[in-house]
Amino acid sequence: MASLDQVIQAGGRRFRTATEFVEATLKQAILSGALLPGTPLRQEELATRFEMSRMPIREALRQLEAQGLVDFEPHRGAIVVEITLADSDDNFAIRSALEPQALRLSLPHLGPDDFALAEDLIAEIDSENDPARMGELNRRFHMTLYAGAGLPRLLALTEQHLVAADRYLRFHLATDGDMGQAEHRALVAACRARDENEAVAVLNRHLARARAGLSAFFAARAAS
Amino acid sequence: MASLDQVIQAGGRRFRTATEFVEATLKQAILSGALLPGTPLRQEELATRFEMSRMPIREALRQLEAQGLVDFEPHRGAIVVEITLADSDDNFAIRSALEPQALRLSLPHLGPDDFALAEDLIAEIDSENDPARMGELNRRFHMTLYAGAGLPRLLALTEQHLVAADRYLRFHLATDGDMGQAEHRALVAACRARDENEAVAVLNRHLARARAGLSAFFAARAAS
DNA sequence: AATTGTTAGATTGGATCCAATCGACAGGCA
DNA sequence: TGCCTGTCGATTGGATCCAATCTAACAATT
Repeated sequence: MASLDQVIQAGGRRFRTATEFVEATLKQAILSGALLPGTPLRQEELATRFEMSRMPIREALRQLEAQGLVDFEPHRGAIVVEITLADSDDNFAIRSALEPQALRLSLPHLGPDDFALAEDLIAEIDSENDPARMGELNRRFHMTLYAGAGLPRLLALTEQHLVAADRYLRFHLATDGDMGQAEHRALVAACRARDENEAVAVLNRHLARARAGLSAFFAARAAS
Repeated sequence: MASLDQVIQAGGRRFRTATEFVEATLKQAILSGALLPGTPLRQEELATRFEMSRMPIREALRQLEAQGLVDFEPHRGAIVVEITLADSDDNFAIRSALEPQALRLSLPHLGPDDFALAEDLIAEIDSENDPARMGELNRRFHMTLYAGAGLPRLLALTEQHLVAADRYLRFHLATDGDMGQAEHRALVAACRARDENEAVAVLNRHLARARAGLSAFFAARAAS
């Protein structure tokens, strides 16, 4: 896994503990697809690769387990969680519950600056080709519209599941290429007009369309 | 904290690892109120109390942090998360997004046995006085109606936030005494009639009422 | 008197070591 | 042949030890 080494080197952030560093690095590696689903995460191997002992690795793996990114079986170790249609549906069910709620609570507190920022992000997505970057921009776009909700746990939970969706997005982009930019624009327009119901309707369509696209992808993969 | 020792002794479940045991025990202690908000969780103290080394304690605390039950600050340790009105609102915003979604997805797959079980649980709540037991029964009642959704992550997330709400429920019961049994019955009735919209409406009222009750409790506490 | 530097104790983060468990494979037995 | 069993290597779970960091109290300086 040469690509993991690159991820370890990258990332300008500073970390207060080794555990934080390992957690953030592994998280990015899993979400970016550098670590494929089903990959076993051997503690000893990661320890030598990160140049530290097994303990920070173990604590990081525990936290990733709680975030649903790795499966942990006692005495058998951790593996990157598989990607399945059932999992994708599960993720969409959660997002289509949380995101409309976040949007409704946020909309009254959003101002022109927020909408302008959202539109800048849409433009950035247009001029981007790297799937990982596109995923991050998409996430920031959505979170910009939800930020007004001001409820930290709701927002953290929403972002966590948006992040998890990045793993699927890669496959979606492989078949489709577009990630619903028209809907992104319609969403901002509805928000500007303070039309809450329309905004939520657009968001739901956006999610349903992405879900359908992934469903088709999994069907095609199963058939091959 | 004499009550913690009782919790440690209790619980008939078998655990495969020490970490699992510590996590489950501390979780129950926090949710039951045996460990009050703000209580520092010293690793060394817990280690001697559980009669094991600090390592399983640390891993358990990491997982509790990821579940939002403790705050972990580097080099400063863990404390039980505070209970605030903002936190309660946050929790309700999440539940009122997830639970209607779970109910909608579940309802088509529920049968008479499920409704009968739900009604048994309502009856059990009627004849129960212990707040901790009532919280558990309430949780099982709600989860019974959501179980048909069949999406493991959505259900786990829903249950996690129902569990978290137990911490608030204790205060609610202290002021109110009732936990919306009338709404529980109306909810099952609507489910039996396969009236999805009515069921969701009842559920939303149920959540809104509980939220209002807690809001009043916090207002009273702030005034005193 | 207020602020800053310093030092000691407490507490956590991380490394190393040992014990327990799992999986695979070889050999015995019906 | 097919199944059970026991041994061995790999890997994880847990214990113990040391290093790094924080808190608080006190001393020194302005």
